[in-house]
Amino acid sequence: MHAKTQVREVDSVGDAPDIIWLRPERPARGPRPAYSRAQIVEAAIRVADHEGLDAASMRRVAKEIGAGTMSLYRYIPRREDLIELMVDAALGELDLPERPSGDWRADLTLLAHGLRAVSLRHPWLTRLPQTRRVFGPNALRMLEFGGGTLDGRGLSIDEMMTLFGIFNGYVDGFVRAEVSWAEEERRTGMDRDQWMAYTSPYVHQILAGGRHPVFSKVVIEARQPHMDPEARFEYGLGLILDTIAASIPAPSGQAS
Amino acid sequence: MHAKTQVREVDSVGDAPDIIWLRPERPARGPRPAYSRAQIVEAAIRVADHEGLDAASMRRVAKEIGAGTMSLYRYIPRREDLIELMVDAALGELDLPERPSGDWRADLTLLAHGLRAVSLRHPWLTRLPQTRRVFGPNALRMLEFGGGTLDGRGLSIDEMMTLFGIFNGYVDGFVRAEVSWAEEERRTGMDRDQWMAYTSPYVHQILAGGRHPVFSKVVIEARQPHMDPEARFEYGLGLILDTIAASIPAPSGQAS
DNA sequence: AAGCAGTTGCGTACGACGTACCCGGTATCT
DNA sequence: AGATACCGGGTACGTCGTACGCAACTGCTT
Repeated sequence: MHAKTQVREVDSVGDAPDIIWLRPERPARGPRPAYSRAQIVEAAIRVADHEGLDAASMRRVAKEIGAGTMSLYRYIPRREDLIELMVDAALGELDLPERPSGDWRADLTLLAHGLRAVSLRHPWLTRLPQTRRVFGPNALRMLEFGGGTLDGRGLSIDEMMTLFGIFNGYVDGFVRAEVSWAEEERRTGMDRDQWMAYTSPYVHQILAGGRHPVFSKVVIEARQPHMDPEARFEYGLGLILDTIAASIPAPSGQAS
Repeated sequence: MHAKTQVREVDSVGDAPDIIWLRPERPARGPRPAYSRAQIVEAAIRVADHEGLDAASMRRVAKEIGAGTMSLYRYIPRREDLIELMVDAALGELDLPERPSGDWRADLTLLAHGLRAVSLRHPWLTRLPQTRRVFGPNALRMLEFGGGTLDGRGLSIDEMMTLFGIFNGYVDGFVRAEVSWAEEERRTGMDRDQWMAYTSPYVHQILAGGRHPVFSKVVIEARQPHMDPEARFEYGLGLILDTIAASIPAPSGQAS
């Protein structure tokens, strides 16, 4: 991120990758570790849930479990890896059946609601700068379940991944918007009403200009009671699933 | 983000908000400023484009324009605001007509390609943790254009914003995936092939387990030549636009 | 013309951050 | 018993955002 952040060099193709999922948790020899990865990750998630991802610093997490700062590095070599573990642990909360049921629409609806629930519990999830990520076991499980719903229906892998990407993008985008109010309130100490009051001089200047009809509509509408988030989520999700339905070749005769 | 990051208190409803878009650029009295916001933002964008958003620190940007670090704070009170200005400046590169043409499908296609082009030029855009954001002039312009394509077609504002959100989510999600390879290469010094080699022990372990058919398909397929990004983008965009089309009530008689 | 209030550029300093390096202690293997 | 490999963690470095204060300068008021 910042600070030193020097990057490991890749010397040759053959050297052992330092991937957290390949690093054994317990050593073959030597003294027994005093802490566990699970314990560390749990503490980090607890802090991040309550005080934001930035608060879950290496120092803070170490303190949380009663360890010295640098001891943490015996378990998790980089903060990046801590975050990776946190993400996968959060995805582990998804309550999914072993395999898709065959009713892809029901399965994706289940997955969507599961993802939304997890993200609401762990708002920092939607705020991660997503990178080239190594899939952990629970991310894999989700991919298999989600991708599996569309597998074997005559779609190419490109099409499947595009559709799954659209699905994920919708869920993520929706939840991100939903979560951002609570997150920003925690971050800035301003709740929604205070924020409205704070920005109102600017907003009114825009409204007074009269050249932003869409913005005006949004603002005016935002002051009125909305469809509740559940219903809005469901509405958009229905559209996305319809899109997917239209892309799946019909099994027997007629095409869509 | 981190460090001190103490948050301004909101004392009362009435105190003047410190919103960058309301802060006048030039003072009424006193010596004339030596630099300009535009110059600062341009330097910040240049650095972020080449070395990533983190490299565009206050110190670095100040050095870039030949100013002392703290001088920057006379122009831009917080780094958060610098980023806000950068985003809006980038959106300013969107080449959009004054108002939608009436052909919403053509207009949204234009907007989608514009957004993709801008994001490819400024990869840090897709990597921003999005927050409760104050819309700058160019963000407003985009909102008006994009929202305007769907306005007056019998949709509620909730529906319009859901559809526009789906549209934005798709474009953003696609470009994010597209850009992440280049960004990660800059960040880690590993190109795509090196990354593949680096992770291959882990990937092979998963493949060998034989319990991840979807992942296996993706990996195997990823080694073969793909549809080019343009075509994939266009394919998904078509689906999204179809979704929107299906949601727009028919103007005369029959419904969708 | 003189004074003063407001604004400039900017140096210093503080408290956070990630983490490299090093050390003394401990558990296991030979 | 000695060697080996790993443990916990203290110290230190370079980075960050930014609060504070100060001298110089500008433009308005008298």
